[in-house]
Amino acid sequence: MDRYVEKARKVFRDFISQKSLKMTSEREKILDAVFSTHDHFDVDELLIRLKETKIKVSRATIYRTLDLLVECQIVKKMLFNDSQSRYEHVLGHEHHDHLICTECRKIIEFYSEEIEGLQKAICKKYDFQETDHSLKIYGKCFNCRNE
Amino acid sequence: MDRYVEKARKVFRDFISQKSLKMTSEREKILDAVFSTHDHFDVDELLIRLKETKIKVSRATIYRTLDLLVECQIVKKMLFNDSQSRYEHVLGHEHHDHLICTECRKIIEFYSEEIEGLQKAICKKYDFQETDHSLKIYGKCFNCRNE
DNA sequence: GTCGGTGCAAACTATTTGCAATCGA
DNA sequence: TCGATTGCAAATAGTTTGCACCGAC
Repeated sequence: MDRYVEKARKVFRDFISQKSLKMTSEREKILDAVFSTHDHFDVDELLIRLKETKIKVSRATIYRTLDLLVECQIVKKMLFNDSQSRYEHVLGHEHHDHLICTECRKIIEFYSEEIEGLQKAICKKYDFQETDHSLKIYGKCFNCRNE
Repeated sequence: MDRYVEKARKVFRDFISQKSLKMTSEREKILDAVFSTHDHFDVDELLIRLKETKIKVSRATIYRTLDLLVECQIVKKMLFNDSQSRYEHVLGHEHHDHLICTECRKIIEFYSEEIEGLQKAICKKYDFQETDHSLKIYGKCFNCRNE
């Protein structure tokens, strides 16, 4: 797993230098925090995670850095049915879709080769050039339906 | 197609009276406007549509009424990858998924029995009780990829 | 007449932006 | 050095809410 942080750091550094931007300690700390768990997170959660390690980064910098991480495809931004954006890191975390429990907010990841294939067929049919997709199934998870 | 507005009106009236709410002219006008096209719309577009017919309804009332229409399942609320909510009416408009062109913002609807079936299988596998799902494919539509 | 509904303006939430001070290449 | 970055606070965008007045049942 740790190798993914390493890989992400490299991708990010290359991206930064290629764009003549600068690698700052804030950006490094945010990248580390993003990789510190495998979970989906929102900006508040990331801030809390950083505060726990006594690292101070402003909210604005987090937004700005996440945009960069999304741009170089280390992080994926996603919207569920609530108002704020959620993110997840991509490296070591291949494409997958989500089951979202509307009771406990738990998110279960799944992947289906067959669904992916059918989606490709749909795109072909409509002469549509896919760049990304998201499949979300909302409902009650195992625990919540048995309560 | 007009029969759907009729059906929607009935569903809405029943819902309203069952909950001891009141049917107001604002609510009727909003319902009509929602059914006046088959398209996806956001709150601003609905306001413009209403203004064109010289009907004045406040933005707040639109939000409040749309919530009711969503609650009685005449309208579906959906989020694409931008910040505001979009809506579509459901009656006469069976379940479908979306191809979204990120260039021209066009939305193409599609439906795949096979994908639906596979989704059901996924839910079974995870013992997940689905209430709703959304599949969105982002990319370039036919017109935009040929420019 | 009694609630519920409406419009308005203010409040709220998530996010973005302008700016002066600061920092990295 | 010099332009990029940061934090702060103010600005925005979309949506929600409190309240006085209005209207449906």
